Amino acid sequence: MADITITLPDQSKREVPEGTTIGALAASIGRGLAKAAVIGNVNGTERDLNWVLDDGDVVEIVTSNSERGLYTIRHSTTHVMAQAVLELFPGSTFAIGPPVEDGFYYDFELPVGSDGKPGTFVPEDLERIETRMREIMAETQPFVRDELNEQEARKVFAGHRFKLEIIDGEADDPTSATEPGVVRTYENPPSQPWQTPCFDGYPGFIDLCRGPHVPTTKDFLGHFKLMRATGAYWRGDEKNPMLQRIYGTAWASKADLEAHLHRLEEAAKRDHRRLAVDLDLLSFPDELGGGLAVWHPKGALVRKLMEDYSRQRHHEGGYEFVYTPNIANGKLFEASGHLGFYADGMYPPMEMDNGVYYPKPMNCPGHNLIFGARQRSYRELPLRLFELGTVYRYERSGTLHGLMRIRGFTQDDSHIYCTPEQAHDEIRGLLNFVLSVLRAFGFTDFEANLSTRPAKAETVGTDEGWAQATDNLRSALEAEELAYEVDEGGGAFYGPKIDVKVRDAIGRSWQLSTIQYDFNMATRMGLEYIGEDGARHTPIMLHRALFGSVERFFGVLLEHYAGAFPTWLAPTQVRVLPVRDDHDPYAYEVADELRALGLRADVIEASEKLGNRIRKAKGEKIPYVLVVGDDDVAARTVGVNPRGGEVDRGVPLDTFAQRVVDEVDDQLHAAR
RNA sequence: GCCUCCUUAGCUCAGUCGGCAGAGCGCUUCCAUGGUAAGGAAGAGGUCGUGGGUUCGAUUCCCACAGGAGGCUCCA
Repeated sequence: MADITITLPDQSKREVPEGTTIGALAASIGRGLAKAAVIGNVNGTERDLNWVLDDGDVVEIVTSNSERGLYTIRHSTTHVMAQAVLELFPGSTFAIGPPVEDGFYYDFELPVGSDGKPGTFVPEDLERIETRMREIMAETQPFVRDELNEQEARKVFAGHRFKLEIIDGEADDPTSATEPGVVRTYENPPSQPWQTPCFDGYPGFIDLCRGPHVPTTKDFLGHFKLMRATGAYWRGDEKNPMLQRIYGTAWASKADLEAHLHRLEEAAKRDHRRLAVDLDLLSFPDELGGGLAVWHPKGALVRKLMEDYSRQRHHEGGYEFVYTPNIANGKLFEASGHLGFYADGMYPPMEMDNGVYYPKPMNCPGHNLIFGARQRSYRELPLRLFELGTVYRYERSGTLHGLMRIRGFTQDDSHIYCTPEQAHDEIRGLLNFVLSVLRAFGFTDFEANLSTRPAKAETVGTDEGWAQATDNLRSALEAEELAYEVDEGGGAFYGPKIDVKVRDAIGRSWQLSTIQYDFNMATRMGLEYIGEDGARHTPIMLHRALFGSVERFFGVLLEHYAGAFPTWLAPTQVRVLPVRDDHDPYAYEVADELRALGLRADVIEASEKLGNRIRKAKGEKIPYVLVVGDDDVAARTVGVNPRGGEVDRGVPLDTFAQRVVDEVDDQLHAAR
């Protein structure tokens, strides 16, 4: 048999017999590689291991510890789940089931029950499904690739209306092929035919799929867990039927699965809603209504520190401070376009006097009134108006989430009016400013979304206007070398935008800052300035929120630091503990001296044992616990027990105080 | 809003197969004055989310509603 030549990723060539599969190629390279091989990448296309190679192919072996290998494991696992569900719930059908971050899901529709509605999963169902999945895996069913023509495929999937929509091209499925005329499928032949087969001509499970997959249900699968069943609309549209989605997680090894479950536990521990209660920062009383928070003294103190810092930076950054009221006449929101494009997000109107008033959902209309209050010259531009403006937005009850998604919140909101020529540099400066302030709060890892024209803005502005604004944002991102992804159609109704996301201490991504380009609202509201040429011009308007919302930013900070705020933000920075009650006077003296330096210090008297008072202070995540006893009274020293550090006794009080003052100063200036 | 699950003391949670409501932490008082992560004792604290229904009797079973969690969608 003639040999063929294969090129490997390191450009080395390899001679193998004609008819060699990817799996055999891997085996010829090494036993370890053969064992780890999940799929192969042939000339840029991912293929099953039993794919037969051709002369001249460029082949990469994809292993289970690679991102694509893991993707394939999750993809194959979701097929096994679909098989288990279709078999265990006769009459059910399925929609799409792609791998997602950390796992996979599949959407199902269960048969109509006695109440006339499609059935739903209960938690015990997940256990049954999981058990059946493990049986299917033990059966070592091969994943059999095939291609059908459309007529055949329609017959096979006749009982599965969602699959027919995908075949017809009406619905997208990220894991199936979309070539017209050819329908790719993967079959898992069962060891025994199903009692109620639901695919014409097949004894068991088959799905629309472009693959590739692991060789059999036994290979690489098994390190998975079904997490939860939820509702999800078909094609994401609430006008469509609600399907039952099962989420699962799957990994290449048991250790990886356990590590993932452990990460979830760690994330739950730093949930801001839990920490907010534990640390007595804020609460969401039922009496107040959904999505509304009250700030307790400690939370309010941290918030005030954040806001003070923000004000200081904005002052230095050339912003002018303004205030606008919380409600406004509906005519204002008609002029701004909010009632036309954003009414769903607004609280209902209050009727009074000669008209209707709305709680403001955004600060821009108010700021525009300030710009328009008198004639403006180009010499004033860019004009940067800043307000910590509280807005109210009607969010549907199911979407509320602690501080992250809330109905009343405060934006550190700025509107910048500039000439078209200034826009590019101004956006760049804004991005730079935003990142600098975010760094001061301890974030170092940033990425961005560039969101383009949404469908709802079809009638707003011109194609050229949107394109130019989007290019302007794009070039600012590139100039600042900020990695970004394009979110097609994700823009606001008045223009495209950049959203800045940060990664927190455990790698989660949060959307915070937003910079929005608006070439529309100024026109709508008749804003003008007199240019150098003496003529009237419409300014470009930029919307910018840095924290995004003070509440969400606070929540993200709380989770980022797991409640252990850096010293400059900690509600209590130093706690002084007298060893015995005759040390109380000295303890108060220490606290007073620290307070005189602007530090936040308190004293807990010796009414409990020292060890317990230390334990409580640690639970409050206070940066410094000072213990003072006989030696300290005599020598004017303190015993320093820092958060996450070693105890240091006999430190002169002045030395300690200066150390903390310097630390706070460093934290505030390190990022500039 | 829709789907699934949940709701017992301030917090974390037991429990009652329908028969007087439990623990730990926290809180109050007393004792104890202890050099680096829980000293002791006593006490207060709950219409078992709300409203209906079934029942001799409902915190427990059924229904509705409210609130919460996780999703869908949306978003700062």
